[in-house]
Amino acid sequence: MSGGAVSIHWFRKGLRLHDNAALLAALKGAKQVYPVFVLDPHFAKPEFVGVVRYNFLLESLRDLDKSLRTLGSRLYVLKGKPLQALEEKFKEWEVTRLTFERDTEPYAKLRDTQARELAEKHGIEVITTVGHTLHDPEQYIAKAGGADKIPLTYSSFGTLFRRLGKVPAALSAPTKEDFPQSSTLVRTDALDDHRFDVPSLKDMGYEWNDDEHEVRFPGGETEALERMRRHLQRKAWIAHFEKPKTSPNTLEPSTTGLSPYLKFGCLSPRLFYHELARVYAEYRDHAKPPVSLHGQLLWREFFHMCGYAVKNFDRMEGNRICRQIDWDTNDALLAAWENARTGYPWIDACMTQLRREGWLHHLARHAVACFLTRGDLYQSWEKGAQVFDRLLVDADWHLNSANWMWLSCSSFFYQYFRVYSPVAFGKKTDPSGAYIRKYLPQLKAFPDKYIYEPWKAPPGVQRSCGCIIGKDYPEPIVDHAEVSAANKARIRACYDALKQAEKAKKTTTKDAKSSGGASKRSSAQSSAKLKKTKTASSKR
DNA sequence: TTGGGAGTTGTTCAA
DNA sequence: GTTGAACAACTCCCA
Repeated sequence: MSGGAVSIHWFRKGLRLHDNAALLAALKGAKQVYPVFVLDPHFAKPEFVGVVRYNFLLESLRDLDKSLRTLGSRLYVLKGKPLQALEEKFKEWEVTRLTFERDTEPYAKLRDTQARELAEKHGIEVITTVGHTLHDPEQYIAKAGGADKIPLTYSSFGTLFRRLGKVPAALSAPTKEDFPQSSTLVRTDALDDHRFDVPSLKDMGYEWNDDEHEVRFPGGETEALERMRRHLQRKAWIAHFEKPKTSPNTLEPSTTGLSPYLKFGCLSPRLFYHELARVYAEYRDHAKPPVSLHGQLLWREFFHMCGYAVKNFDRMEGNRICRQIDWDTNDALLAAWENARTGYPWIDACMTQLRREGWLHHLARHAVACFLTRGDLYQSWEKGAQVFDRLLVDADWHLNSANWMWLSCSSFFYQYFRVYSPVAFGKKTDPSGAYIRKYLPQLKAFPDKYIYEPWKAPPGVQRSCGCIIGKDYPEPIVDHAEVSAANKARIRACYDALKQAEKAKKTTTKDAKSSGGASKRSSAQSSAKLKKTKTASSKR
């Protein structure tokens, strides 16, 4: 038997050929390489991953397959539980090496640990690399001095980021020559085996309805690179981009729209980072973090680090950085929000865009998240995060949890008295309500004066617009002025209670300290007690 | 230990 | 149209 490895490169995120260290590791000295994607039934559920995102995934796989075929290879799509599917191929293909990019989501971490153990049991070499973030999340934690010492503000994260040094360069995509040449291949039959083709949405149990959904972001690395290059050509725009100055309700995205590609790894964050740096180098007055495009990548980095370091990051309970707030549970309110029936056109238009396109401008996400939680409906951020996680084409576990905690004043941000108005906020950038008219056509005929508050239109106006409020479009589900004031008071009470508890704990710690010294307890015992108290108090 | 400064992206109203 | 202050007062971080 001739030498050389038989590799599986396991794609999960990182659906790209450029800047793919794990793929390059699979190719190195290999006589045969199987680029594999496993369609895990864990994710293939419409109630868990919405059709827009699943479609994006399949398009990305198709693009990957196409690119690999130009290099004399292909993508092997397997179906089923990843461990089972892989083990089958380990044996059948006589695999000697498994490579993949590290993934820091809880489900992925467990899956990958098990996959590594399984591979090693079969005597297979396992190589993993880091490529989903600019730096390895482990490095941030190590540099900070432990998971419980990570910075929890953006500016202190910035210091940590700089301490890690330069962002590694993006690697080039492999060429045809990097792939095993056909003469060395052990087997070629699988190259044309249609069982490994990318399935259709229908094959995966999804229904696509053109009336309900729209592809705003075609999946794949090819599209990702094209989009990035297209934006980079507008150098002045790139250089002076400031996120808070972009509008949440333009009919075309006012931002780069690269988030879905970063989520699936169709675009390398390192490549984007260095490409931006090249443009910045030409402009002395370029924008800076946190508002610049570099700043956006740093936010992503910051939240990835937090999600990696903090246990139960996607929940309130057992999450040391999340404030415990007495959210209400009202399924009717939650459903009205989710289904765009709050009676506030700005909120409902946003939710319609989310359901239809799987995407919303960042500030629109703020508006609807604030509305669901501390602003109006006082429902738990976890519920909202679950809806976003299902519907967003760019849903990222770390960013989603972090942003929901932010908007609900559960962590990172605490100025609960700053509430987005479901009427005024959208008006600032779209006074005539073109955005609302697009997503809520039933309100199309309302004059500008009433488009954000149609319930204020006199009955005659409603009749002439062909839309009676309370019949053709809902009445406002809550009175914003009333509930937002009440909610502020509730959050304030929660904060106060937490402050009191904190105070009490501090006193206890003090007492423990002084009595510990007096009674000459063993140092190990007292330090254990102190540590425990510290952990408890940091839970807030 | 404590106080001051900073914090990507609020709203309303007056000048 | 833009700017600034008042609203009420949050936390984290660092010196």
